[in-house]
Amino acid sequence: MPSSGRKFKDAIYEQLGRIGKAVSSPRRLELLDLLCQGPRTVEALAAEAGQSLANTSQHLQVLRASRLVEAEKHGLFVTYRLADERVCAFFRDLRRLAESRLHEIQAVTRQFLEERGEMEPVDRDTLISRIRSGEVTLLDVRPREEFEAGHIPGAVSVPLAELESRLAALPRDREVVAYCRGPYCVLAVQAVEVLRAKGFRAIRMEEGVPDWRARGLPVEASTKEAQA
Amino acid sequence: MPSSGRKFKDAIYEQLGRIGKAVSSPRRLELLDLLCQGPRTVEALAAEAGQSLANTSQHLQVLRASRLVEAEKHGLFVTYRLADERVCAFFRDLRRLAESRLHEIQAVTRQFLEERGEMEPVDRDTLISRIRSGEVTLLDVRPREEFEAGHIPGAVSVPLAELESRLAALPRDREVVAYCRGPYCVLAVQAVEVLRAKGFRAIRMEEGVPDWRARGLPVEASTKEAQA
DNA sequence: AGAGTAATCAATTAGTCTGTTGATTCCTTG
DNA sequence: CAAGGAATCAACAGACTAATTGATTACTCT
Repeated sequence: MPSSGRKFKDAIYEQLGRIGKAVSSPRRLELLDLLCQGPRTVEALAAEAGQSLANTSQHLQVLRASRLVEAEKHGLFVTYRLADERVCAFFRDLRRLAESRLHEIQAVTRQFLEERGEMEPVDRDTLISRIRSGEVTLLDVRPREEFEAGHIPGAVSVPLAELESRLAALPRDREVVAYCRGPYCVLAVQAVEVLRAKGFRAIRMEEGVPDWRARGLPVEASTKEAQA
Repeated sequence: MPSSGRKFKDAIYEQLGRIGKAVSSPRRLELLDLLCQGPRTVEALAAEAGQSLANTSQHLQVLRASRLVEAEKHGLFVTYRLADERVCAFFRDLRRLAESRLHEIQAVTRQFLEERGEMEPVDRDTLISRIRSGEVTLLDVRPREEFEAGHIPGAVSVPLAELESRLAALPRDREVVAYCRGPYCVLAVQAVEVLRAKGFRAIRMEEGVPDWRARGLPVEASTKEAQA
């Protein structure tokens, strides 16, 4: 009787460990973070993460074996997506736990932002209400695909690569707020650098779409297919 | 500029990976689960988990390196505890994600319970309100230490080992509800088996103290020292 | 001081994980 | 049906991990 309990427990903790293993590799965490933005092909994920195709494919298979993501083949391409929105929620739980327990994260982030003069103290709630009231120009600087999979209502899609060429279309009399994937995505930081250099009043919002959604705020999608 | 972003991201995901690594081992998950019940010495944890002292000590050090737990030396004994109640919350998040994504967990659990005729459908909310109104006898069958670190108000501490010898003190005209550490702890299941064999009307509550607390319900501690 | 005990350390073994490379499969398109 | 590209597979080297064993440290108590 005590040993049959042991067998049961071993089986249970082994299962819990499957989830833990999935999120024990930095590469896989990066892939999961990307997938929180919406479905992507293996190729696109590999490019974003700066990894080889084969390696990315293997990591994605590990994630699939732990049932955190699902794959679907469309013609030549395989599209991976989160199996469930709870996976994204879990990723955020993990991220927040790491933020609260590992001061290294704050240290690394602070240093990164200081290096590019981005030490804004910005009150988040105020910023969010200004965005919702439409009194600022809101830029979504992620790749268009991700914008289409889900974005903040009122945002304009200006992928970072296109930013310089589209500056003329932006009103100069309003503050510009740029956002991207979330607090550890560098796109918005880079966008703000460009904008300020060109004379715009620009700030970055840390929150990405998953954070926005987690606050219970509305999210818009452009295509029928999108939204896991 | 793209590569400096890469360095930053690598550093961040490596940190997130520290949390993931900590929860990637079944043994460590079991230790974390135990620590959610309250602080324990290395020896006690090793005994509960059925592992060698040295191995347990090493796993605890891994958990400490990831800042999920803290250790404090008192005389000959080292007491480990969760570094933060958020760690327990995170463990529950992980457990719930595993439950929702890995049907193996339900399969294993169902089989285990069926083997001991424990296929009660019990409506949880009703059960909880009956417990709160005091119309059932509530037994906490965990080791006394854990009861003292925090228990459900109104519960009586009857560690499983003492159950047989204390049956006489239990009222026979009321239903008995037994609880232990949580849904994957076997103590309450075993207690119910004993109670039923002796003619009591007994059922098991899946929720443990952490689940109870997570519902926002009150928890009582017996000693000053307890409660991480 | 010396015995005794909780915990850790050190060293070892077997096993697992990561990332690379090159071959292979599967599908589309001309 | 052949060419070409997306993704996976297979095999490998190097690094890391888990559990065991025996030695060592750190503390208490007599």
